[in-house]
Amino acid sequence: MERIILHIDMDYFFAQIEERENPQFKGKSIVVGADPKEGKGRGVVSTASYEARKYGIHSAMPISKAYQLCPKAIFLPVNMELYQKVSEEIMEIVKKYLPRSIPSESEGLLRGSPAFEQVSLDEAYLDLSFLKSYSKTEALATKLKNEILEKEKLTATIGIGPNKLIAKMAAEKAKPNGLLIIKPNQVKSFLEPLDIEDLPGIGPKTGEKLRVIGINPHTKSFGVGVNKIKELKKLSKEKLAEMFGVVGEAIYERARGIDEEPVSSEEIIKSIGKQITFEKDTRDSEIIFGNFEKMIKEVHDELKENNFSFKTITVICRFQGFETHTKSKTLKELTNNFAILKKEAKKLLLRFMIENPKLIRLIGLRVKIC
DNA sequence: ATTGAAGTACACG
DNA sequence: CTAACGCGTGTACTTCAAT
Repeated sequence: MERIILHIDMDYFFAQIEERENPQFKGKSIVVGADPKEGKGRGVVSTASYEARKYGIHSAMPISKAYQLCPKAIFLPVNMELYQKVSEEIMEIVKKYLPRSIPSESEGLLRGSPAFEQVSLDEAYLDLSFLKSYSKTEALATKLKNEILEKEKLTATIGIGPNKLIAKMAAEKAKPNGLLIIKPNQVKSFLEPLDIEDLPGIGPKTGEKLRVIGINPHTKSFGVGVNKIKELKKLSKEKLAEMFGVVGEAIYERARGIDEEPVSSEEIIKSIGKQITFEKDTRDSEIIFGNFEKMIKEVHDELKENNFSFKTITVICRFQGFETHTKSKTLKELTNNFAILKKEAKKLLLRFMIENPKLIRLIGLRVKIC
């Protein structure tokens, strides 16, 4: 029983919204993210318009580097409330493309039944297996793109394939303002020429480790290394499992386009937390504990809103030089008590301050929900 | 032998 | 001074102690 899965991904989402709200920015280099502060900013880029990308600027890049690459770009702060509202409107449009009655999640576990899954503010999957044909799916995708453009004045890219993995990778290849359909018999030729890091789950570290396979440490001669998915497929499941554990086994399957993950809106929150990076590395207890108390309050408020209890408290501390550590404490039993959270969290942070004299860059607090 | 706690590493949007 | 690197969340691994 073959499925047909659609992945929709809004193009350069935050920056595109800013363009829409400020038409005079259209065609200019826009960088949405932290304040660059004349090159001294410590945040990162959230989204860059395609004009800005021509300078090498991209998401997650340190804002200081983005500023170096193009100081004349338009740097805008993140207006999350606005993006959230636009996201809600778009997701409402996307959901309309499912049949009127979606099987309720508990009974809708049937593989291939109509389903919607939002994965971030600007990405979602639809299980459209009920359409039974790729040509009908293509027509639906075109309509969906048009409706979003008409109603929201924003472009999106859609990928379609036999599973979530292929749908997502197709969208990635087709952006911006694209539509790419990969039918089951095209999966192999679609995947093989792609870089290993195009495969979701292979990040910089895993990619690097695969790349240096084949380097003989004795002769120092460089072997071929694994750069393309075609080459990755030559590694046995056992070899990948030895190198990367269970992740390696998943990589083996994915390199072959195999992915059985259901489209499902089931999403259970398992932890909530806050973290803050200081403007300058510091040992000032006023600054450190002032911010920490505020974070404790915020975390507790979020717990209360959702009626959550916690059992494990983790405090994160990043020191000058980016050296990051965590300390955690698991309580005897579940609680939602503010005083306990405050006392235990502060104890953990205090231990950091005692054990390590370095200047502090970041502090964080996270609680595991039960 | 298994489970739980603590800590680290890596990935993703 | 070839480093610059947020935030929120999830999964997996390793080590050690307790059951």
